[in-house]
Amino acid sequence: MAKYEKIADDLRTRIRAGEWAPGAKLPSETPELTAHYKTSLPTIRQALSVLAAEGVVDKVHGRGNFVRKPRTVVVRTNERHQWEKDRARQSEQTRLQTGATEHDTGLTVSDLVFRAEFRETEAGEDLATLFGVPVGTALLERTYRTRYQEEDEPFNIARSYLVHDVAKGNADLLDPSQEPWPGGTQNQLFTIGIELDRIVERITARPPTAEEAEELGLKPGVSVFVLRKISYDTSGQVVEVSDVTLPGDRTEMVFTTPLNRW
Amino acid sequence: MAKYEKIADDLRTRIRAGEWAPGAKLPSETPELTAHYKTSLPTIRQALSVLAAEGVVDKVHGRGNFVRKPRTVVVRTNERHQWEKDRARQSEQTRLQTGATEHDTGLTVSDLVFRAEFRETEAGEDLATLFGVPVGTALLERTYRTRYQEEDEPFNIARSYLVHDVAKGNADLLDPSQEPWPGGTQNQLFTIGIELDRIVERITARPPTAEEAEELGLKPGVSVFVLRKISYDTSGQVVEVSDVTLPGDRTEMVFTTPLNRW
DNA sequence: GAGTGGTCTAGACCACTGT
DNA sequence: CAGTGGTCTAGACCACTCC
Repeated sequence: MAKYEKIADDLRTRIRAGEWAPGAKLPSETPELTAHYKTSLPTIRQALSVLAAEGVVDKVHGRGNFVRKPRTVVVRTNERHQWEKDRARQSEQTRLQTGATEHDTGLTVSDLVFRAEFRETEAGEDLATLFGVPVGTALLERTYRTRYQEEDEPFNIARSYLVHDVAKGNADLLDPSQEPWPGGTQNQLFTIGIELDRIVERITARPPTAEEAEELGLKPGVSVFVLRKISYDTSGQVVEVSDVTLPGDRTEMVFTTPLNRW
Repeated sequence: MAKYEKIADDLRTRIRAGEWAPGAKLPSETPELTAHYKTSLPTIRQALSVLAAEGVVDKVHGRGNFVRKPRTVVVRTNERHQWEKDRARQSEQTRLQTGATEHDTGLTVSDLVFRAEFRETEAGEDLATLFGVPVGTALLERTYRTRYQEEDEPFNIARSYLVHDVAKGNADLLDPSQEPWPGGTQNQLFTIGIELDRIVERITARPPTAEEAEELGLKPGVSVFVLRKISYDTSGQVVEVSDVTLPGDRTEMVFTTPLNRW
C-alpha cells in the first residue's frame, strides 16, 4: 500500500473516531502533517485529495482543511405528483399558497428564488422519439433554476420540454414572466385540456460534469442525480419531458410504491 | 485559470469532439502529452486526474489513458415490487423461473451469481425506531451480493433486516443455504403470514466510501446510489428494512407513479 | 525488455484568508 | 503581514502490461 493511502486511511480512521468534530480544522499541511507523517508536502496533499474526493474533507484555500459537515438535505418525494394533480383544478388562490418544492421541503415560497428562461428549439432524435413527433418539430424549452434566498448557487436546474404547437394553446404558457406559475406544470397542462395519467422518472447518479459543478457550485466529492421525468396523458401520449439535475449531497429522493391487496 | 485546468478543458473538448473514440488510447503522458503541452509530467497527470474524477477518462496502469466507454446499465424499476407480490403466492415451480433482478435486467438466472451471509444482530437506535421495537431487540441481518458470472466484483450489495422473533416463524428463513429463495422476500414473508401494503425507498447519491469502492471494484469517478427500502405490512407495521448499494455508472432506476383520474 | 503509468522527493513561488 | 493551501518544476525509481 502506498504511503499516501496509509496516511489517508489513518486520517479517515481518526476523523471517524471523532478526533476532529465535523467542521473542525485539521492540522496544517505544512508544517504539521508533513512533520507528523515524516513525508513531503505532495504526499500529504495526495492523501488529503483522496479524502476530499470521498467527501470526508473540505479543502479551503488560505484557511485549512476541515472535516466536512453533513448538508441539510432537501427531500423530494413522488407523492408530490399526486399532490400537484389534486391542486391543478383548484382556485388560483389555493394554488398560489404553495408549490411542489415547498410541499416537499416544508419551506415557504418566500425562502426560495426561481428563475425561468424560455426558448424555442427543435426536437432531436431523443426527444422526437419520446414525443412521437418528427425530428425537427418545434419544442418549447423552459429552464428553471431554484435556489435558497440566502445562497448564491441554485440547488436544482430543470429543463422542461413541451411540443410548441401544444403549448401555444394557452399564450400565457409561452411567457416566462408568468413564472412561477401557481399550481405548476400540471395546472398549465390543465389549461390546455390535458390530464396526466402517470409520471415515469429515470434516475442515474454520477460525478458532475465541469459545467454542472460550475453552475451548481459543487465541491469535489459531490455526486449529482440526473433525473428524466416523463409525463403521460390519459391517452398514453408523452406530453412533457423534464431533465432535472440535483446535487447528491443535499437531495434525498423518496419513492412510495403502493401494492395491490391480495 | 491554472495550466492543468486549461489542459483538462482542452482534452475534454477534444474527447467530446470525437478526436478519440470511446475506448481509444490517449497519447502517452511522457513523452507525448508533456511535449504537446510543453509542461512537466505532474501537471499533465493533474489534468488527467481531473478527467478521471469526472468519469471521462480511464487510467490503466502500464497501458495508458483511455476514453471511458459508457457502461451497460442495469435498470431497476419499482414495478418489480408489484411483480414480486403477484408471484409470492404462486407455485414454487413458477417462482423458480425468474427472480426480481432477472425480471428487471432481462437476464436469466444462470447469468448471475448470488452469495448470502446471515447473522444475528441487535437493533440500534435507527432500526429500532423504524421497526417500533426496543433498542437491542434481536434482528436477523442478511447480506446479499449479486454479480455477473463472468465478473469478479458484485454489482450490488444488499443488507436486509428482519425482526428475529418474526423471522423464526419459518425456520428455513434463518438458513442461508436456502438462498437464493424462489420468489424473493415477499414470498418469504408470505410463509409467515405477512402481506405487504407498500414499499418506500429513500435514495441518496454520493461518492463511494473507501470500503464500497473496494468491495464493488469501483474506479475513481463513479458514484453510488444508496437506497433504503422499507416494507410495510397491511397493518402499517415495518416488517423489513433493506439497505442497498448500487454503482451509479451501471444502474438506472425507474420509478413509475400512477395518478388518480379526475 | 520496451513502453507506460504510479509514487515520491525537495523546493520555489503564487493566491487566498484573517488579523 | 503571517498562516495556509494551490501550482509547478525536474528528476529518480518502482510497478504493471505486453510482446
